[in-house]
Amino acid sequence: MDERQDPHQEERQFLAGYDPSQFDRPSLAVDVATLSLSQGHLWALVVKRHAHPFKGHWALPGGFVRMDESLEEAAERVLGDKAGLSGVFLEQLYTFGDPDRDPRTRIITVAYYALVDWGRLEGRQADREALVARVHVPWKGETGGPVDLAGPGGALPLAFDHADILGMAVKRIRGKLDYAPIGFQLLPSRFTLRQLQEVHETILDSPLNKDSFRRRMLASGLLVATGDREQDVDHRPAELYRFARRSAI
Amino acid sequence: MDERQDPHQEERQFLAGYDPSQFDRPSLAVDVATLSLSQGHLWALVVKRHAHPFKGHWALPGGFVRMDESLEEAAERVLGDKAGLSGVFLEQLYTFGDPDRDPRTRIITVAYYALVDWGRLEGRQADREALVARVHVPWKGETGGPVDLAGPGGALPLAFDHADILGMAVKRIRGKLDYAPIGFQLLPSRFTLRQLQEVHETILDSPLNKDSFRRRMLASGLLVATGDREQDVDHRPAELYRFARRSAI
DNA sequence: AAAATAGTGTCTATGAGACACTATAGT
DNA sequence: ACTATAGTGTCTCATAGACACTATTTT
Repeated sequence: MDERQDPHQEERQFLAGYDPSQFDRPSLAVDVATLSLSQGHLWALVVKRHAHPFKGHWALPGGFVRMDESLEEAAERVLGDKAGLSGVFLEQLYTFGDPDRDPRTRIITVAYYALVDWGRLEGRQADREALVARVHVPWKGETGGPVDLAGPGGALPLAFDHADILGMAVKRIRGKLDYAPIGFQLLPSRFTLRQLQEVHETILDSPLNKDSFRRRMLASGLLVATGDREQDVDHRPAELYRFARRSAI
Repeated sequence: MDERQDPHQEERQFLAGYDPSQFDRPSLAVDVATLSLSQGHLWALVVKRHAHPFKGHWALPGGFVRMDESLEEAAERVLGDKAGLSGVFLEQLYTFGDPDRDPRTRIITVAYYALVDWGRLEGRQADREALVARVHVPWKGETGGPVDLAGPGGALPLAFDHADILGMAVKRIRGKLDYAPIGFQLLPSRFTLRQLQEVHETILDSPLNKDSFRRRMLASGLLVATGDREQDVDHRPAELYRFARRSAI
């Protein structure tokens, strides 16, 4: 609507003759930080690298972005191929692009984080290819920083800047916990209020007031009582709730 | 520490022979959504495109990422080259990577947002190359969506998915406003509490309680009274405050 | 003096934490 | 009956909003 009428013919010619290889370009990858929760601790899924660089180290599942897939599709594909997970909660985290973060060449990575119920990761600790390791977060509050991973035989050396990515993932879910339905993603479809509170306490790494937590959660409108109760516990069984799908909002 | 000792010789050979051009790769760009504030409205800085595609349309300042610069350095460079701005608050926003977001080829863009004092943009409205247009945000609350830009002669057609980028920038600063020192970036170095409240009200698009706002801001510890007062106003002059640099935290 | 905004003190409503109490399961 | 946890009712405390009031500038 401004300028003279666009000569579409000219634009078509330009597009047909466009050569994307005329510039040196960085490579683009995705990496996925998959977090889960068990025994009052956060766990992350890492896979063993079979190729250089960082051969033999542990890394987040990742891969190069293909020409015909979106970033989120790439993250889903990588999670399926390298970790056998599909249909999990997945959200973009941050894009890491320091020029020297990869010794091969310039590789920028769009990091995603995934949250999965512990039941879907169980057994992976024995697996020698995809390992679930406990995340130790050496900081409280907002200062941030990379995390340590505790493996079966001591600290795990992480490849690239993946410790930073994991640290930012933990920081992100801490920040979103009280205004986004994060905690539900780490539980099975039906859960008790006590379980949900333990999820929050583990993520925040601090104890929460039981009464206040119950009130907040029930008042949020995100929980639906199922009428059923938990089974096989050696005390009074608690009511099972499920997450009210956001369609109601 | 796991596996046999890494043969560094082998790794060096691998890195020397690595050919990044063996795969078809997307291109990588940065785009910067620069927001400012005046007369109770948000404004965004856009530049006119002289090349295809979207020739003649308005777009956010952007450019391809060079091999030797970080993403943030690329954003700073682009902002300096295309908009003549330097030293402004800049933060990564989101990475947009839909396969068809650019008609040329696959181009992923890492979007940044910048916040600048209105004083640094003044006069740009007359400029035919870099234009400062008013942002109309057609949504309240959290639903999000693209924005409209109001130019001197009506609505401005924005190139690519830049309306989505601007929409996400507005959503982001709304979300961060009450826990991050966002508002100060949109004001000159010394400002009154009333000015700061107007910044918050404009970003949130809703009126705020004066008393409560004063208390919150003064209790936050982020403000330092200068002892000076504003000049040339036709009523009682207010005290001028400055932003307490985060070094104190 | 009038007008306009800056800034203070106090009351009230709301929501979180603390605590006491009752309810219901297994042993 | 005893123990452990689920779940409820009530009090208190901290914080935001409402409102009344005083203070200080220009016209």
